[in-house]
Amino acid sequence: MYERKIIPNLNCGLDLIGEVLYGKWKIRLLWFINQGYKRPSELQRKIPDASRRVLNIQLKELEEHELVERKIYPVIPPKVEYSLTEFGHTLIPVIATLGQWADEHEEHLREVIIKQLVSFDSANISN
Amino acid sequence: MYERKIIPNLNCGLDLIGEVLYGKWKIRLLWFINQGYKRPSELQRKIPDASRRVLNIQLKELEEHELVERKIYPVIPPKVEYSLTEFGHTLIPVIATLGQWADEHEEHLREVIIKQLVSFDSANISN
DNA sequence: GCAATAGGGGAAAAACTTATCCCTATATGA
DNA sequence: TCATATAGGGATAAGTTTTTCCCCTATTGC
Repeated sequence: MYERKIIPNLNCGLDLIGEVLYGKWKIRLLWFINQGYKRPSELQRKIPDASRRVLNIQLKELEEHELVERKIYPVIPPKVEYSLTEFGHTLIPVIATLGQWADEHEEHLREVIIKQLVSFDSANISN
Repeated sequence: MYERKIIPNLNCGLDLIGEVLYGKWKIRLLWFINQGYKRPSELQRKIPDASRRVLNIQLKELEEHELVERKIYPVIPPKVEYSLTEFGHTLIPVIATLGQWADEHEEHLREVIIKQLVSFDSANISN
């Protein structure tokens, strides 16, 4: 496990959000769990770009932050199901707002992101 | 400048949000610029935990993503002012929603974050 | 015996982000 | 003359996250 060397600031609300939501896949995990994809293997199939390992790690952090709950069924092969806690549920409208904004501006977003990626590439070629 | 080695996915809305908003200080920068703190030095005073360097870098990215505009006044000492673009403005309600959620759950957030930090520490001591 | 299934973790490497330090330039004020 | 303010960039170091690879559990079915 990685040991943090810098103690995080927890002064303002945005610091706190950073601690619980700053992870490449966390918002997606919450979103898909809310949609009913509860088992780790389902979530991994929904998010194929993430490695299995990092999904496990981020799910564990979400659990430690009490946003999700993990139920283990004592069967073979093992079965695990995640679900949102009450606290986790309060985040859903917030994530929905984020998603809605992205959907509304999807084209423009894609455009500016690609433009920036390309300008970066050409800057590198010219050197 | 750092050269990306992995091309990002831009499939869904959450991917796109990640590209423009995934940076430790970006949401704060947008927020403070919206509140009228326009000059780099003002922003640096508002966000003392960030290094000057990284604020410059993230402001530049926000500019490239057309969320903010940068006006340079040709005076000595130099004067620069950032402002939200129309596109950037559309993000403000979204950020407000995030901030509101964090404020409403500030105590609980602080609690679970600290609990996790402490459990991590003790796990390390016992080894 | 062996593969498949399902969930998970350790170790190390790679990728990426952020911090630190030092440099540019000019005018103002002590 | 020298520090201060103002904005910024390059190089490098440090920190953090994510990926990759390999390992483990236990049963079922071939």
